[in-house]
Amino acid sequence: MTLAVVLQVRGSRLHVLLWERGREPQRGSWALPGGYLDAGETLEESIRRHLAEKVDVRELSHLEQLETRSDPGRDPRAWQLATAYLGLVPGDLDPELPGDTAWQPVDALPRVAFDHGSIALAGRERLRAKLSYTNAGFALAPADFTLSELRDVYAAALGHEVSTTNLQRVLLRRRLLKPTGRRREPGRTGGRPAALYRFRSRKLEITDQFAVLRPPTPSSGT
Amino acid sequence: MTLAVVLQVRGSRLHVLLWERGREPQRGSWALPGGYLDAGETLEESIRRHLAEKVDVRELSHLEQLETRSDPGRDPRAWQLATAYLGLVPGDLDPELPGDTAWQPVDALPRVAFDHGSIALAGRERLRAKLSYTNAGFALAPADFTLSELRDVYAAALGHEVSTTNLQRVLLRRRLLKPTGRRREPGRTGGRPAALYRFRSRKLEITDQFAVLRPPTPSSGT
DNA sequence: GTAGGTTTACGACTGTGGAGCGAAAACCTG
DNA sequence: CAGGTTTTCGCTCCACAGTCGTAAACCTAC
Repeated sequence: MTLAVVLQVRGSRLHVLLWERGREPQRGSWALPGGYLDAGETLEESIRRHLAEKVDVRELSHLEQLETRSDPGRDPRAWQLATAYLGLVPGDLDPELPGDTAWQPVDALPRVAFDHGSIALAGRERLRAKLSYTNAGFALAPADFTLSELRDVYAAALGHEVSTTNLQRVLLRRRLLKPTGRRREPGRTGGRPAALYRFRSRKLEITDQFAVLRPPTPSSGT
Repeated sequence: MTLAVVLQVRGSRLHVLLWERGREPQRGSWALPGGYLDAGETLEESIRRHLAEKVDVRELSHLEQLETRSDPGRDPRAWQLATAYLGLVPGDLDPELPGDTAWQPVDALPRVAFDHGSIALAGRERLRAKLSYTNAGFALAPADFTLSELRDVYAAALGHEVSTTNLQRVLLRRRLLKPTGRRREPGRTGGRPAALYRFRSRKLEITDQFAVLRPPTPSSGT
């Protein structure tokens, strides 16, 4: 079967798409969306098909394979394999969800069914790693954004504070970011209007730089 | 089913373990070791069991999951999934191999069956990436080695020249390497006897540094 | 209109770590 | 003992990330 860890930054926290089980086993626990594979179907086709029941798949900005779990005890009903995918949704979208489905904060998950909790955390780790050496940020951010907004997206996904200055310099030097020339219309907050940027590419690309956006002061070696 | 990309550095080139198919389809083409999954079996147990038919599994210094392929056309006989693993063998071992099995250089593969060629290349890419930010080198190098020997291992795996000085400085600063205090006994080549080193740990560990051993001069920015 | 507050933008400084080079050390052979 | 070979180690250079402080551009309140 296939499962998906669909992540989105909502209100400065990273959330994962879960649905509440209405039947045994694990009734009342929350599970990752997914389901069984049809004959002749690609794994990616399968997870897209199952995801379509929970959320508009067209709003997925990125989808990649995570890993395949095979522990015999992972589902009490029967031994079955599950291939997990990582999906990302831009922060400015708010898809319609079925009644049993909701966004849950990844750092404070409710009771989760089977091994889906550890799969969700594995998805978060993959995202954090890719933010360091790819342009993965495009998949979490809106099309146009200010640097402050982008900093908040990165901070939510990475789980620590991020310096706006550093983020700008790093992403500009890697030529991942491009100024749009326009600015956020003033009058909202009362400060200087922020310039709007966008990602140069909205497909995942690997940078030849590996430097990571580190947490601010606390760590500095040894 | 499960497949394995087993890599070893032999004579300054990176090789992959393949066996020659004696039956149709694809008779005479070379294939990755692997086979079907037994009920209740873990994917890792499965690939270890199948690998045991080709090579002494105890000589594997590392094994990790790569990815699961599901293209309907990947095997002409039937639609089937294959989960690929990456295995590594230290360079000082020379396992007994069955008659149909051989080490083939990854950069000059013979005719390869199904999609096994692209899987083998995916394994090499994974290895190259992990050499940059983990201690994965331990899995390719002998237990004790000189810096020159280690440099040759890295050069073979990465596919480009590696500076001994840089390699030493990088690995020592990351505290991955540890001098044994002993040296290679003189009299073999006629130069200064080299100090012997070993990896501090022989389990895969992720470094918080991401800096890569880059190819020498050709690239330097922009 | 001016003062004070808020947010963004940008330049300067610092520190760390990787690349490259060359000299010295430690062995060999003739 | 001279010359060749390989290893080792110190040195400088530079790219890049982290930090800070100040200026710019907006707001509101008086």
